[in-house]
Amino acid sequence: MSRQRNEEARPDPASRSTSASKPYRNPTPASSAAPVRSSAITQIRSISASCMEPGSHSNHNPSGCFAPKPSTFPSHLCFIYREGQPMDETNSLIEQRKTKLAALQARNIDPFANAFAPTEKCGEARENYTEGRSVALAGRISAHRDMGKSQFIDIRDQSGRIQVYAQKQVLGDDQYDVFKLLDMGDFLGVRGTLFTTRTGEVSVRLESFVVMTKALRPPPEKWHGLVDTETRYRQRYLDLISNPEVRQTFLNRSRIIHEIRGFLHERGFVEVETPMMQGIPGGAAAQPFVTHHNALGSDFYLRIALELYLKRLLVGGIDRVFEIGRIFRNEGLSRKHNPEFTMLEAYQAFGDYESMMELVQSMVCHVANKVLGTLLIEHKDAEGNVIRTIDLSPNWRRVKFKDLIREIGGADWFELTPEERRARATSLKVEIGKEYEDFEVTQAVFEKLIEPTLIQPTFVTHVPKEFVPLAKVSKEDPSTVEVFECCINGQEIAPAYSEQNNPIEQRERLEHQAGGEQHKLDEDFIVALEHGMPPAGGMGLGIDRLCMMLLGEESIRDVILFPQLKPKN
RNA sequence: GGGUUGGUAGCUCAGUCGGUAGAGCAGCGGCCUUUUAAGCCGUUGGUCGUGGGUUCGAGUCCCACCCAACCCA
Repeated sequence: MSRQRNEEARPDPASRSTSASKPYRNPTPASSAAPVRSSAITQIRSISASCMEPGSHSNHNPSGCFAPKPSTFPSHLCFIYREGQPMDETNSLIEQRKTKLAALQARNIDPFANAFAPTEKCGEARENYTEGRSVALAGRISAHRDMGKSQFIDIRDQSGRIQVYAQKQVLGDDQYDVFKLLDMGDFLGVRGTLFTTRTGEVSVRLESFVVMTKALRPPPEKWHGLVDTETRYRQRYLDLISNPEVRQTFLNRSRIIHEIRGFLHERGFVEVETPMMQGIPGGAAAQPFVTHHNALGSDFYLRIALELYLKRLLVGGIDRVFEIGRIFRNEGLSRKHNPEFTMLEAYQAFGDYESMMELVQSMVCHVANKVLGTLLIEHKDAEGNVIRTIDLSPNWRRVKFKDLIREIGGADWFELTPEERRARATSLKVEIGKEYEDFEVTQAVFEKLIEPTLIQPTFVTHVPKEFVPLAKVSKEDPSTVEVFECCINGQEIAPAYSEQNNPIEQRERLEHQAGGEQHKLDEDFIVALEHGMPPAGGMGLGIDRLCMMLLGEESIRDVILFPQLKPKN
């Protein structure tokens, strides 16, 4: 990875001047900075537009004082500053770029022009190389090599980069001067002809150009890229600009979701959108976020699941239905949890959890093949060593929940009294909260000791019914429900059920879950079930966790463009 | 919520025992018309996360707080 390369700092043989000898290092009171800054720009504009004679414009300078031109300034800008004003104003990288912006405007050049039609993308121009072919390309300046009377720049768009060769002799003195006002990060439209350099690099011999966006801030450093995690997350656009592998991750995420949609559409599923603001947040056990509707004068909750509305659509006759959308859970943040995340839920009438098993397995394999071209997923550490390989080849392992628990918790686990179970869990170093119900003790053992070990895709079936209030009871073992938890990469990524469609049983289970708080019971959903919901298989799939697994990211923040962070300040 | 590590120039990072704040890249000036991390010479740029404290003197030591990453809960 390029941003891990390092080099020895080169010793600087030249003697360093001390700060005391720096000529312009006189700090200014911040209060006086702003007005001076704007007047400086105004002056540049008016002066550059005329014959560049400072003396003839003394009326524009409130102080009436002129000082020698600072040596650090571009000679062709003829900059004036007030005597006694520090260099800080103009030494700021942003100020320098604003000055160049003003210089462009002074030449009647719009530095934010939008009149440019590229003939193709930068990457395409390289691929379809023909000597001497005329092209028009647009992109952001990503590298700059100044040779004096000629310059090389790289411009980059989403398709890739291409080198542009600008020669003073070809552009003419005036345009070449304008070209020298460009900076890394500016957007540029270029016209010219393709050629290859001595070293074989496909390049554009520049004939003319259009400044499309003058960037006022510099991009991150070209070689190490942007490393600071906080800046990478808070200013993801910089991360995307400077770290190609990050860009690729998010392009892949987009393709994963695209392929999921394609797969489901192919199987006759209809994509829908259901309310995010809900009066009663249902379909999962999680704390919701509260929001408020002013006109209605009532509070709403951001949805914690998609389930209850999609089932209403089953009642309504949409037999195969899915939604991919954001859900919100008011929980802590961690490597595996973001408060808003993306969920796929799909429901198939006349199916059951077995048909969902086939669906999940086929879908994940389809996506892996399409996006990655393989079913063998290698996860690497920062040094590039493979730390685990996930084999998605069908058919995935199936194992009963109770069997997994017995392996870890002892063959007699389910014969123990609740007190004994609690004690054994504690002896297995699983922390058990005092308020835990009996089934939660078992759940904790599963989550702490078993789930993290399920690296290879595994369907955990026959889950105790207390865990899942919305699924059908198993005929085989009435203490369990027809459910699977699909675990890959040590995480549960896809639960699926034979959905409960008996409104009477459903009401009992939901009432139990609501714990006597009637307002938490979604009566409207029960009414829908009472109208008759076809038997159905339903599944949910955490898109973020799927992306982590497929793309080998260890943190959910690396598959979410703008992960939730604490507000700064 | 607890623990560990980190926050120094636009970016990437040094900073020894408490004694004038450093480098590379970027920027700016100079040379250079096929370079590609271009090169060479010169040079600008600092609220050392924030606020207190100790001290003649704090980037460095102490305390509190903020933010982040990781681990734990």
